[in-house]
Amino acid sequence: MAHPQNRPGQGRRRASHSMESVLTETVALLDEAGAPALTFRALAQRLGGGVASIYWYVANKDELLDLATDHVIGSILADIERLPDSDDPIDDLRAMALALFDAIVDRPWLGAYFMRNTDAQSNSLRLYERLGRQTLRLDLTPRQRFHAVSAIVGVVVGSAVDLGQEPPQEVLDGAVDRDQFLGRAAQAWRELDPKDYPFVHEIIDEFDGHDDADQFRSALELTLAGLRLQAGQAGA
Amino acid sequence: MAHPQNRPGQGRRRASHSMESVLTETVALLDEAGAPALTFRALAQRLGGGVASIYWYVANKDELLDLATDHVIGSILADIERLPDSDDPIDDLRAMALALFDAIVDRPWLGAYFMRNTDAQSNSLRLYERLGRQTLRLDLTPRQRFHAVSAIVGVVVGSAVDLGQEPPQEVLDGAVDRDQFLGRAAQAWRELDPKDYPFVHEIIDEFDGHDDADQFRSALELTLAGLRLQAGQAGA
DNA sequence: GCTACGATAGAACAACGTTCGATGCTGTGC
DNA sequence: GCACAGCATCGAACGTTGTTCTATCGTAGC
Repeated sequence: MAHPQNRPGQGRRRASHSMESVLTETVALLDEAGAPALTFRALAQRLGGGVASIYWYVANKDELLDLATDHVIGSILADIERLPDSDDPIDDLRAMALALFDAIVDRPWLGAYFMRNTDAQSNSLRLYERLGRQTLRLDLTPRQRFHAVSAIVGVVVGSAVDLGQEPPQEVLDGAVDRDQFLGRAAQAWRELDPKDYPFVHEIIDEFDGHDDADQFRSALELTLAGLRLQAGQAGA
Repeated sequence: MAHPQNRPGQGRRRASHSMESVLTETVALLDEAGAPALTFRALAQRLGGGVASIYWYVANKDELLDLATDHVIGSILADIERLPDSDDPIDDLRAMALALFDAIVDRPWLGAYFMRNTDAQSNSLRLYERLGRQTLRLDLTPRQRFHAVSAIVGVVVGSAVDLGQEPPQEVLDGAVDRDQFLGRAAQAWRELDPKDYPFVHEIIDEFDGHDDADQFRSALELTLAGLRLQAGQAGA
């Protein structure tokens, strides 16, 4: 697909890319500075080329994001395919979901684009297949299997969206870090009237200094417990 | 907060708005044509005023979206507060989650901005409180309560994100409707090798012509079943 | 009537995605 | 060796967006 082999040296004027390098630099840009930093001009500068050149590889920005997303999902998929099957398909589902979540923690921008377009994202489909295959080992109807995988993906996406929120400017500036920011929100909650907000006060200490991973694991555990019940399995 | 009472008549040149009218028209614009249609120029035209005037009411577009989101969540909250408490807190949680989901089906753009910023979105916090209050009726630790509400909100958001995806251009044009579009994707899946994609083939008929509401209800049911188990309740 | 200020608006700015047209590079047929 | 074709590149320009600047209008209080 991409003919021009990279010959970097010799102080050339014209840059020569490849689909691979475009996607690699796109992901690097997203990793380093988040989604708003991904502009065609910034990407072109990184690639040492012109803006319009990128359009030779992708039709538009949506496609660029789809391909970049699929690119990293490819490596996540490789990790997941490396996981060995255990006796318990639900344990395997948990392990896969956790691997997925960990990858999104490393790349918060993924949350927004994850599983957006299964046409351009063939690795997403492979991942979906891989998750679903575990449900084939459970005693369920096809419809239940379909819904089970949707539910698990939904839990991951639901948590990922939380993580993917662009933090306010003051956090990006480094003036305050994420914990301080959340702590400040917690403080505002504490000042609410306990009569009007009994639940908020009940959980305020849990919210303050909470761990996103714990939160995700708990949500996942509820879904998996429900699934285990549905499959008529007694317990682990 | 907003002094100028609307006196619409008399062929005036200068428009006079109010926070209320700005948010109402913002929501109307979002409802009619989705998030990409919301521009300051389009909004100003609807309001019969100038672009810069909007900046007297909101600091920037993010705040406009936060306030508009909170505005509609206010009416959702009113619906939810109207729901009577039953014997079973989990039944009540289900009813509230379903009401929430229905509202997002009507306004797919909500999914993207839902519960983004609890500072500017005071109704979101009230909604969160309302959900959590049901968990106070269950035998759980504060941490479990916190995670339970997060999980339920996560399921809603996870499903909402699916719904909130801007459909491809051909669907917006009306050339093909959403069912046809999904049916075409299903057809592509059918052509995959069943050896490589056993799960996809297992559930392809379920996917084709599936109902989003069913999908959401199933995911919610798994979480609620897990929660019931955790609370040590025998069953409904 | 004058003034202070709440509220409005047009014009301009910078940044973005995208398109256009021209230009360079490289392998192929003679 | 040379022209040609087409792949790949790039600078400049276009239209649209969020946002800011500055000037202006209208009304409440002296």
